[in-house]
Amino acid sequence: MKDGTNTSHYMNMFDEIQPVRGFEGVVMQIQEAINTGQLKVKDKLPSERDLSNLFNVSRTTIREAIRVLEAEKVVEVHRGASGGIVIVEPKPERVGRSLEALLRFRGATFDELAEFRTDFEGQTTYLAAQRANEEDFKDISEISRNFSEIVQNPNTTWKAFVEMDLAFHEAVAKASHNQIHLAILLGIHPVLKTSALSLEERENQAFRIIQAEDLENIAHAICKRDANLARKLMEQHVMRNIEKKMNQD
Amino acid sequence: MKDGTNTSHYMNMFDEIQPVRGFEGVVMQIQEAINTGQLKVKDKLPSERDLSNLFNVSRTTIREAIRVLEAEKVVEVHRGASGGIVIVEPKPERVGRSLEALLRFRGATFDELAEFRTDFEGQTTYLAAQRANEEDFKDISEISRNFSEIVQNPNTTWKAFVEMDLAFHEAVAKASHNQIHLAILLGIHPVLKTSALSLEERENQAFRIIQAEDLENIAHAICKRDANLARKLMEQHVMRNIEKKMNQD
DNA sequence: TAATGTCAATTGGATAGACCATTAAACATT
DNA sequence: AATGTTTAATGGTCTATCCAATTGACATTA
Repeated sequence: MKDGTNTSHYMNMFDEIQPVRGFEGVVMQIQEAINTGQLKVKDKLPSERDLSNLFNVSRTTIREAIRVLEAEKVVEVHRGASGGIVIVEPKPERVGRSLEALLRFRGATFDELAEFRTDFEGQTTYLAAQRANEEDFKDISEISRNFSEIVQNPNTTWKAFVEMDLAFHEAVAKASHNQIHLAILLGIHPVLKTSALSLEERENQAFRIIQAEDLENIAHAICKRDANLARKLMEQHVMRNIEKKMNQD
Repeated sequence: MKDGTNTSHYMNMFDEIQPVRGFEGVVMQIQEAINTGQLKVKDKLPSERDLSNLFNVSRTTIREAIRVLEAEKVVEVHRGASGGIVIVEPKPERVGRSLEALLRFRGATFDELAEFRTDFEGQTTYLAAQRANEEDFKDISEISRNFSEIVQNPNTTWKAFVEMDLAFHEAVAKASHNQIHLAILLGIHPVLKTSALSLEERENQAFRIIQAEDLENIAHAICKRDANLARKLMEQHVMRNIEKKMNQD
């Protein structure tokens, strides 16, 4: 409104024109077919060439539509004979990725993330202790054991140490049997990893051993189904990480 | 393993070959440039034709890459002269959209979301009570007052009621002065809103009055900086919402 | 007969080159 | 000063062709 013309009367009268591009039409129709149940998970779409005939658009347009659906994790694409385009079921990772982008952009500080994690992972662990099944126990125990082992080895890299730690947290989140908790954890992990790897490795064997003991104790509490203890131990474990970061600065 | 050949020994030895398609390479390079800060929000990418020269691929390939970035809400595309491809900032809605997909396909349930919220919003409120500044107090009190007022009016729509409630939660999250808490809350709000609006309005004045009292009490506890009380009240408030949802079903 | 090799058909991946549609800015007209 | 007109840049789409991966049918061989 550079010229000061007042057009505000028209605010609720007209809608902006939003030209629908060809591939968008295709995306919408396929999405709609999924939402109305005409297409179900694991169904295979016709080949790109057939789709271009069905929709009466070029293969280029179909391909752009498929790229969108693929990026939205609605379909998977397989090459070769009897390959094709298949409807897939939504995964928690999708939530995680968008959360990751949001955190990166908003420039969340390490402190904020740690603060959030302390309570969040405490609660996740609390739920895990109540709901973990045999398989969860097995996974958690195994990672904990491996962790203790690699910590003994002074040649273990900082990266391997960090990755094993994160794997433990993911196993616990999985054991919480709450997809939201798992999705959020997966979202913050890439950010944590970047942050943790930026720390100088300080050959601090003592620190590593304490961490290993932490995980062992947490694993034990979960297996004993002592939810309150598990929560408390996880909170302590996460806070110990924070202190390490603080000392570094 | 149709023929019964046991290949499980190789589980952790080899990685699957994942052929990187041309457009994926382009997507990754652009994403990387954004993550490392070489490209910032509002920056404009070269035109499709220029990009195809830069990456030494066809324009088709560039376009498929752009479709992916567009679907991921990383860029926006504008037609016409001085149009082009610009980097946009991640929006919380993106988290909400993927959450919605997760819920819609029963990968996650509303119960799981509610379970997460109870603890999460409790903790958010706890932090808010400790850190809210004068402006936060003002916002929270004002929304709480408005809420109580509109509740008195029997003509208030269910939609207005829901929106005011969500606004309160956002104000509290803002007062927590933790970006992570705020980002996650903003992410789940669209889902909550859709869910809440799908409930039949049942002219339940009593329910509305209880909700209004909840918010008043929470606001009061925050202003008094009684963090533990504030947390407890918010947990109760969130759980009351869950019960309403349950009764409905 | 069972493993292995070969070949053809199918399907997605990528290219080149052309043309259309939209848009903003420069320019011309009234 | 307001309004039309032209132009150039940029995304949107199409056609036609070839490459690459993958499967299944068939042939070969030990």
